[in-house]
Amino acid sequence: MVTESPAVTSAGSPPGDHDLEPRSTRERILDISLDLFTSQGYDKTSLRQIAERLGFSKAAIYYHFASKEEILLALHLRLHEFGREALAQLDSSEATPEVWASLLDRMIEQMLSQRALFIFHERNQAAIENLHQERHEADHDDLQMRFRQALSNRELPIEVRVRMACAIGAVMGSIAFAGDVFGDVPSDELGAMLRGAVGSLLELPSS
Amino acid sequence: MVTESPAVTSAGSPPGDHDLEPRSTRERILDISLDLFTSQGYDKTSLRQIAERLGFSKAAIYYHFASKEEILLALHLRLHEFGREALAQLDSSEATPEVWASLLDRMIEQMLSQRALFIFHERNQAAIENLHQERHEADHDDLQMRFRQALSNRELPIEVRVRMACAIGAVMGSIAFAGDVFGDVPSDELGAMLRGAVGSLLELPSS
DNA sequence: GTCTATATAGGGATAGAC
DNA sequence: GTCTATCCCTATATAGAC
Repeated sequence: MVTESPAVTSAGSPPGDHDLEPRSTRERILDISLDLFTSQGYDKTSLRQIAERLGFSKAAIYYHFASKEEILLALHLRLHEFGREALAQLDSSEATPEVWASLLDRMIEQMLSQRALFIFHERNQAAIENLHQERHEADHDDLQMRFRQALSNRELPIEVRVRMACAIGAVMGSIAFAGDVFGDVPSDELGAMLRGAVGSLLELPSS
Repeated sequence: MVTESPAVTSAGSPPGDHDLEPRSTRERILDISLDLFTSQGYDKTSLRQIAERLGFSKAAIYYHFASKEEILLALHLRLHEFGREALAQLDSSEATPEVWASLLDRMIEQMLSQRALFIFHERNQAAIENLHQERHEADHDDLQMRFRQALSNRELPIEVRVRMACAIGAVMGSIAFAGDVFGDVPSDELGAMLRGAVGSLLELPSS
């Protein structure tokens, strides 16, 4: 699959310039794909299905995206935007529990405003990881990678690192694992509770 | 897909009786599949690949499993065994924070002794959920479903339910999300830390 | 930009020899 | 129990008309 793409347009810019129209077909494709990929999974979703919902035919999609994988990538990058500042924070300072807490603090807002995107991401981990193995932009750009990296930092005691892992797990779990269980809870309330939970996890008696 | 299977052998018992041999081909197929499904994802793994590793041909697998999905199911059921007692506990009593804590207490041991299985499960959520939608044994048997059900219980205050979700997220995240980051930490140590984290999350000041 | 038609391949599954 | 050979379907992707 994907034997060799000679000139990858990276973020998936189509041949022509449709950057002019604010929310055009390209965005619609992404929205529909997000929906289908989340409910059925990436692999079980065919381009035909996507085209069906769009109202036009399969081949039309290829005008906007070079391949099915490009759609997945574009969606992944959408999510990625939200991780940019978090990454910056991880770059500038060591990942102490304090930094971690403020990092999660920001993330909670973003996750809550983009639940669908996170759930999609969680449910399609396998597909997305395959993407990373094929391209190589992943290594230091990817959020998850960077988190793992931070958690691997031997300079921090293992107790602290595990707590940090728990904190991120608690946040992601409450959104992704729980699915729509808390769907009716207002975001700011849920956010406050999650911040509280993170606080409980990271306030170590030893510090 | 899977138009209608007239007589599903449920757990996937093969035509003949090979229950005699202790760890035969069937188990080897599962072991190899677990490995491949985890690293590449279910959909990207072909039966040919599995057969290759086994040392014999694709068609031979069909003697042991009626379909590729049966392999996935069998693997899912492996994991499921570990959730049985947890389910029993959820049945017998209301899911209070105390019950939840002791439930997670058990789960932590099991997850740590079966990390590979849990990681496989997490990375292939989409595929497994598709399985659930096709068959119908899922509804009240599935672990994840039951957890969500418990988290939906309106009789508990939302703060408590969110904390419970955080607790399970913390545990699963530290094992699945973190991947092999804590692979070198002895299970009993890691277990102790996770139990500590669960404790911090579930001990609410209000109680 | 969107369509139809078509090329192509890969993978799941079956039949039947050994 | 394992193998070979083969069927068949689906899905990606391309070519070219409109």
